[in-house]
Amino acid sequence: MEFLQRTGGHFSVEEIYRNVHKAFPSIGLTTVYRTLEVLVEMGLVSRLDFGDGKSRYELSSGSGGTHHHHLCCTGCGRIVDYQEFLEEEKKVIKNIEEALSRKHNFQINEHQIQFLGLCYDCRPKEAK
Amino acid sequence: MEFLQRTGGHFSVEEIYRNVHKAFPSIGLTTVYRTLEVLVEMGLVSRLDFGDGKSRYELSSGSGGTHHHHLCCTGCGRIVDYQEFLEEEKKVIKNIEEALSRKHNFQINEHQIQFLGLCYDCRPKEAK
DNA sequence: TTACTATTGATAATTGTTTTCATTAATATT
DNA sequence: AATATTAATGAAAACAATTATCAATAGTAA
Ligand SMILES: [Mn+2]
Ligand SMILES: [Mn+2]
Ligand SMILES: [Zn+2]
Ligand SMILES: [Zn+2]
Repeated sequence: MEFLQRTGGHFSVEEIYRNVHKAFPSIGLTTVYRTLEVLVEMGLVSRLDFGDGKSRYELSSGSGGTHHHHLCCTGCGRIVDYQEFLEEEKKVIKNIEEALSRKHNFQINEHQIQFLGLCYDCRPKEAK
Repeated sequence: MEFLQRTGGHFSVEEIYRNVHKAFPSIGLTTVYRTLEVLVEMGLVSRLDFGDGKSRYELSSGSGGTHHHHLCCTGCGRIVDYQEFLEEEKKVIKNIEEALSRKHNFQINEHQIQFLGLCYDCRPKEAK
């Protein structure tokens, strides 16, 4: 938790392990997996998937993180957090959640929104 | 493609393989992986991730599929497509895309929106 | 026909994650 | 304190989805 709080990033288990292990060399990879699982269950951490084959974790809004969405570069994997348009989004999302909830008899707990594209560096020259 | 068109569902590679292999027993799993990769590149098929550890594929809107978003049950994995509120969503999404694009210098190609929750069957009794 | 190239599928290798299990730490009970 | 009981831990093995390898085959050009 301290590592996620300090860095505020999106990290793979391996990355988290390496970092935590540096400070507490007795801690093993399995414990990192197990602990993350619990933290996600508790709602303190969010598991994310950006399509690179490994889960990533970040501080959830339930534990000091900001509620935000993601902009992902499919070229290099760069992730940009954004929350600027949340106000505008919020209303619509709320509406949709309620309507979907009613219509499909779902209890909606969470949503994930991500925009995929190419960052400036990854764009081909002629598209710049 | 024919299988995805006919069924309109979200299938894992294994599921697609089993089905295609029934009709064309000479086709191997590797070819299914390779072909899906190409189809995704071509924009005819979308790769989705619902967090169950395997990629799923569906017909993309670029090839006859409807543009829609997803409602996912974290209990049983059930997926509901919805598009009812796209009109309302569309405007906001368009705005956000433009603003993000400008601000972060991204070329946005795609977005994914999913709501996570529990379907009626998976909800605990007292929450019904 | 023949030479060359591209595609295929079986198999092996890789990789993120989960399971297993013996060891250790923590807690409860004498 | 001493002992029994239970829970937490990490190393190693097992697992599962995906990717790489490679010999065989199909397709194309000469
Ligand atoms: Mn984030
Ligand atoms: Mn769908
Ligand atoms: Zn990039
Ligand atoms: Zn369900």
